[in-house]
Amino acid sequence: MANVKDVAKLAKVSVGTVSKVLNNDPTVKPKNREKVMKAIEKLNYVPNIHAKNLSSGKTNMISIISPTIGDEFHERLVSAIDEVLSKNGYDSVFFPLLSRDRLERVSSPSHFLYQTDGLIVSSLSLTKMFKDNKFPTPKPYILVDTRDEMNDCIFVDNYHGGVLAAKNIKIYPNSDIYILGGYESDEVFSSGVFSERLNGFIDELVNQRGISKKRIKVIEVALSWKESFEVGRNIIKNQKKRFSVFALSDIIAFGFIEGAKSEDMFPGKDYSIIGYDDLSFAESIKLSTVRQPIELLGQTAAELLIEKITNHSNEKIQKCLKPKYIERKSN
Amino acid sequence: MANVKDVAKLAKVSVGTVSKVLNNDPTVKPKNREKVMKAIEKLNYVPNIHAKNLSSGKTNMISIISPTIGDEFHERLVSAIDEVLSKNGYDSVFFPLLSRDRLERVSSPSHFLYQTDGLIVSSLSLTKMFKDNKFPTPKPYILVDTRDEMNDCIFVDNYHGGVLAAKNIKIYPNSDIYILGGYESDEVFSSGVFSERLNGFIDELVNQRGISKKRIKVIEVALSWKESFEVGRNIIKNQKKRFSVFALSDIIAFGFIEGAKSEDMFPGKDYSIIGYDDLSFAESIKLSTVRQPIELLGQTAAELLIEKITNHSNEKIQKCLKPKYIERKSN
DNA sequence: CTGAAAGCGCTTACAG
DNA sequence: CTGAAAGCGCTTACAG
Repeated sequence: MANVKDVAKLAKVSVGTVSKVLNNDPTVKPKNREKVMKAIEKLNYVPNIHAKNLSSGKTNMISIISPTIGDEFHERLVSAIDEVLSKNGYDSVFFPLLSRDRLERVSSPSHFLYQTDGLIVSSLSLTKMFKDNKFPTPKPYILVDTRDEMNDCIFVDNYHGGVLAAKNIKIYPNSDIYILGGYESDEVFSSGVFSERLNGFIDELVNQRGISKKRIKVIEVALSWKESFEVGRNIIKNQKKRFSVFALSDIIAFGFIEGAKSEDMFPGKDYSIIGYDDLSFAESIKLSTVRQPIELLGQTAAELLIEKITNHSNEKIQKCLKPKYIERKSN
Repeated sequence: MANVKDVAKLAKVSVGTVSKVLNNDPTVKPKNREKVMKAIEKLNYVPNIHAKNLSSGKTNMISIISPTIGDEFHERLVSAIDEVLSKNGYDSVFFPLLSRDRLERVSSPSHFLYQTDGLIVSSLSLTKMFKDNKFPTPKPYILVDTRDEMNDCIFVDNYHGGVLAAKNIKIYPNSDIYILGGYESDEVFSSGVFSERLNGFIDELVNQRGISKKRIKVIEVALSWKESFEVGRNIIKNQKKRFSVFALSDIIAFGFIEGAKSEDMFPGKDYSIIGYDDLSFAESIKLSTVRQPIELLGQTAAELLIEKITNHSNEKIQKCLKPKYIERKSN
C-alpha cells in the first residue's frame, strides 16, 4: 500500500503538499495539484483513515446508538439524522445494541464509538451505566427520544401523548379500558417513554374524565407484533361487551387488531383502539393514533449536536416536541 | 486527556509495559500490572483507538453494509452475524445505505468502512460500482444474500425458492396467477434475488406444470407493506373468480392480504397466496411461505469471513443454502 | 505557495 | 520480564 511519502516522491513535491491536495487546500498551485493527482492515480493511493483521525484529532463521523434496528421508528429517525449530518459534512456510523452482550462491549469507554466527533443516542437511558450519569467521553453528545435531566436531550412529550389518547378515546359504560405495552424487559434498554405515556393516559382518565382506576387494566406486552397478536386473541375471549384499548405503540395496536380479528372482533365496532407513533401502515388499517414527529426529532437532534460541536457551546439542552392525535376509524 | 506516557510516568514503568498491560500481555509482572492499573484509574485514562488502529495495523472491527435497516430480515441477519463475530473477538460496525446520497459517500475508497479488518455486504450488488467489480480494499470481504460470481458470496438458492413456490401453489382452472414484487428501483440497491425467485417460479410453472405464460402476470411492487396493501385492494376489484398469488416477500404478502381483506376477500378461500422469508408474523397470519435460513446465512457469512482473515486463505467461496416450503392456510 | 520537521498516541521487535 | 527507540501514516504550524 502506497502512502503519502510514496505519492510525494513520485509527484516530486513534499508530503505537506500532498496532504494539502488531499484536503482540498486552495493554496496549492494547479500544476502541483495535478502532479499529485496523477501520482495518486498511478499508485492507486488511498489515504489511511486511522492516521488521519489520529493526527487531525477529528473523524468527521458521528456515532448513532439505538437499541434495535428492524423497526420503522428507528429507520426513519436515523435517516433523518443522517441527512442533516451529511449536509454538514459529517458521516454517520451506527451502533445498534442488538443484545445484552453487545451492550456490554459497547459500554467500554475505549470503544470506537466514543471517539468520533460526537454521539446521538436514541431511545435509551444508558447514562445510568456510567459514572456521574455521563457518557465516558469528552465529545459532545445528545440523547433523543428520552428525557434525561442530567444530559442534553430532545424528546416528544410522551406524557402529553398519553393525555391526548385519554382525551379522545371512546369509553363505553362500565366497560374495561386496557393499556397495552409498557413492558421494558431491561432497564438500560428502556427509555422510559412507555411509562410516561401510560401515566399521562391514566392521570387524564382518572382526574379529568372521572374514570375509576379499577376499570383500567395494564397488560404488559413487549414491543412485538406477534406477542400483541396473542394478546388480542386472549383478551377477546373474556370480553362480552365493548371495551377500549390504548396501545403504547402502533406495532402493538396492529398485532392486537389482527389477533382480535382472528376471533371475529373488529376495531371501531366491537372495541375502540388508539395506537401511538402513526407508522406507515396506520393509515391503511384506519388506526387512530398519536403521531410523533419522528423526522423532526431526528433533524433537530442532528442540528443541535452540530451546533454543540461547532460552537463548543455548553448550555443545557432540554427540548420537547409535541405529539398530535390523529382520528381514524378504529376509535 | 492522559496518554500512555502520562500513565507510564505515574506508574514508574515504560510505555511499552503500559501497552502490554492494556493488551493483557501475560508477561507483565503482577506488581507492575497493578501499578499501571492504578495509574490508569487515577488519570481516568482511555486509550486512543485511532492511534491503536494505526500502529497495530488492525481494528478488530468488521464493517457490515446493508441496503436498509427497519426490516426484520436484516435485523435478524445482522444480529446473527454480530453474535459470531463477537465470539471471535471482533466488533461490528454498521453502514446501512439509507439513501442514494449516503451510498455515494460510502463508495469512496477512503471511507472508514473499507479500513476495518473485513467487510460483510448484505443484499447488494455494489461491486458493479468499482473497478474490476471488486471493493476498493485489500481487506477480505464476503457478500451475503446475493450471488456474485466475481466475489466470495453466500446466498440462499432463490431460483429454487421460486420453484418450490411453483410446485406447491394451488392453481384454479383458467385462473390468473400473480407474481408480486420484483421491483428494484435502483440497480445498485438491488441484489437480484427477486428476479431469481421470479424466474424459478415461472420456469417451473410453465415447464413442469404446463401453465400457459399468458396466465402469469407480474405486478411490480416495492418492498413495502403499504404499497402492497393498495395492490391488494386494486387487484381484487377486477377479480371474479379464485386466483393465485406468489408474493416475493412476506411483507408484500401481508400487505396484499390486508388490502384484499378490506374488500372482503380472504386468503385460502377467495385466493391462494404464498409468501417468501417466513418472517415472525407469518405463522400468526397463517401465511404459507418459503422459509429462508436467515440466521444460518448470517452465521455462516461471519464464520467464512473470519476464516479468510485468520488463514489468509484465498480460495473462492460460492456457498449456497437451501430454502424450504412451509405450508399454512393461505395456500 | 512549498518544504522540513515535529507531533498525534499507540505497538512492536529487540537488546539486555 | 522491562525499557528505549523506531515506526505506523497522516496533519500542522512555521520558516522561507
